[in-house]
Amino acid sequence: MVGIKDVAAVAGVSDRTVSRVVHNDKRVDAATRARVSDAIVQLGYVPNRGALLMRHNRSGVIGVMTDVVSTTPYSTDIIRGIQAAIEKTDFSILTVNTAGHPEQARRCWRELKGHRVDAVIFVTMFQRQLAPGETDPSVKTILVNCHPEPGTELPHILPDEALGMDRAVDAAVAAGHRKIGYVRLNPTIMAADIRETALRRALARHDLALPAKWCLSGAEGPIFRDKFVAFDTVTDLLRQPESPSVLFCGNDEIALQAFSAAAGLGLRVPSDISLIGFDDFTVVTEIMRPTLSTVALPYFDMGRKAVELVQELIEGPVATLPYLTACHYISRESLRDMNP
Amino acid sequence: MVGIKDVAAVAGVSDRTVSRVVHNDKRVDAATRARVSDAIVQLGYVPNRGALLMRHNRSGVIGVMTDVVSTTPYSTDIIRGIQAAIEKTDFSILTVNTAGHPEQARRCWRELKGHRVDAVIFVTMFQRQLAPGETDPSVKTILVNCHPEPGTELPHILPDEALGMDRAVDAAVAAGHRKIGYVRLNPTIMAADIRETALRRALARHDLALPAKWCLSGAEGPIFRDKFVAFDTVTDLLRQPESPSVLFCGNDEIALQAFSAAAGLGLRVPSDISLIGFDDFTVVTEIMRPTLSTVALPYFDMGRKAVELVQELIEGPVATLPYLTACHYISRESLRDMNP
DNA sequence: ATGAAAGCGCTAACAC
DNA sequence: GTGTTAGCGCTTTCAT
Repeated sequence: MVGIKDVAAVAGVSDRTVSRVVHNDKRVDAATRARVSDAIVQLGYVPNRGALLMRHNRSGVIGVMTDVVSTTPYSTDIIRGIQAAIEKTDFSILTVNTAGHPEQARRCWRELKGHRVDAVIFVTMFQRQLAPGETDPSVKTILVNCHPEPGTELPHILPDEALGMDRAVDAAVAAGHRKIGYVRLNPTIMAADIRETALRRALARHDLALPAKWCLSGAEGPIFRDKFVAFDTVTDLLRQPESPSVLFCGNDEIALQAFSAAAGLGLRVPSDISLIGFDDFTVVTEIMRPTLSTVALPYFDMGRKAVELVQELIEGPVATLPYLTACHYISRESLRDMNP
Repeated sequence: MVGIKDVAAVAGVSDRTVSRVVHNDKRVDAATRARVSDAIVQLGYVPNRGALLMRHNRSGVIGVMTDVVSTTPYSTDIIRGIQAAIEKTDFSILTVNTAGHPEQARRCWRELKGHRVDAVIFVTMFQRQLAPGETDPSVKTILVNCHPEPGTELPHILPDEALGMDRAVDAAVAAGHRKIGYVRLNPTIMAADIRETALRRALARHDLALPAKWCLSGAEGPIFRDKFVAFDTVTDLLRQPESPSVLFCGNDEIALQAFSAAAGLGLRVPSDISLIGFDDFTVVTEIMRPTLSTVALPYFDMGRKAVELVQELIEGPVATLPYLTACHYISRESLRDMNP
């Protein structure tokens, strides 16, 4: 690899002068600067970050640590948001994966520390609380989609799912719906509780309730080996003499199964039954017909926010708050307007 | 950050001895080794990769360059495959994104060179040929999902889509299907041509043909702003007095639209019409009911293969071939067995 | 405006 | 079995 001395030799100056040109130091003659710049371009010189790291103890690298290489591409938009934002900075991204194993997590921290990352963005697939030892107190860290481990304070970025649910319920009620059902997420994941509670609160605000018989299971089983049962439970429900006019679904996959269940019975969405999803997984929501009204998880924004916070954190301390990111209701075709 | 000298001081030895312990050099007394190891753990010492890079001109970092931060998570499994494989090595991954812009691509190469990456894995979202200047001849590179730019030879990893199509057609014919239709991909993407040609060849092998009236458009418009029209075209087709018994779809999204079209007409899959997708986008294929029979793109395997090749490439030259990765037909519920 | 020397963290080569 | 010296690519400090 070509180094600063090669450039210096070609330009006929000292290495120090090349360094000055590279860093736009004013105190260098215009003619010299031109000669050096030419040499840099000609040789394709790029400063060695390893050497820079040794000089000023800043690597210019941010570690991105994820917990699971999941088989489903749920929260990859967080990564996309991070990448999109990082491109506008001078930082680079080193990605590591804990695979959910504490031991692997320790290896990851070692790897990141070896590269002397300036800070770490820790991203989890599903919203959850971190276990002791998952983070490293010696490294500046921003959490995304998760809560700090007990006894620890760390800035963390979360989706405001309750807000999103409020908006979805408002939309359904405004469209004239009063008979409301829900197809739950797998209870083993944290979002299951968050969303169901949010739905009940939002309904209560409109003096509406969720009848037990219209609150169905959508997915079951151990995490990552869970089975979707929404097709079966919704099929049963839709065979009853009386059923809800709209079905809120724990996520878009459950909504797709609900749609399949309706189709299997020869029913139409939304004329026979309305559907509202959650997540805004666009490969489902924008492609199925009718398109699916849903609550979008602001993953991309959360990734961007993480980059913003991480830069502040590198400069100095940052408040160790939960930073809530708004969830928006996306109105599409699967919610019928019941108003006359 | 704690350095090798801090460890040496605590252990009461020279820095060189610490280095020997870190690298498992045999020529060090057991007692000394124990003392040094203790000091390392106690201080949480991790060797500085920047310093290592300067010593042996090997960064232990592999650059992963992608072209597009797409809004759809298509080929992210390639990245997952890369990550899963890299974890078993001593390499780290630095990710950069060209966003499809040649200028941004040049910035990315600079960034990777600055970190003195040992090699680069260049991944494209859609199969395509690279444009001049997208790669950098001074950096060892493996291509994934794309072909080298004209006049350049580079090892590249591709999915064997023709093989996958053969297998899908074999399955459909074995299930007794003779009336076969096709819903095309957006013709602006390379896979559109590859898949349609592969389908026609595979059918010809069984003395079957694809009637023009059963060959529909599935998506149209400029790339990344394309519109899916499969819902409309399939709806039209299914209203005809005679229609195919099975519809091959350019990808799983198109298949989801075909399913929606059938549902909209009150038809059942697969009893009224069979469907075969492409890609194996599991959020669709495993969730919709019936589950979708499809051809899986071996993205995960391709990522793994890339890591294997990149390691060989770092050691020495690698044949600049296209490395084809097999596509498998995934049999699920959407193909009806027509045999008596 | 430019250069020389010293040192960042680490190890190869050579002592002892 | 262990320590010393020198130098990797670069910048800081101090000359010139």
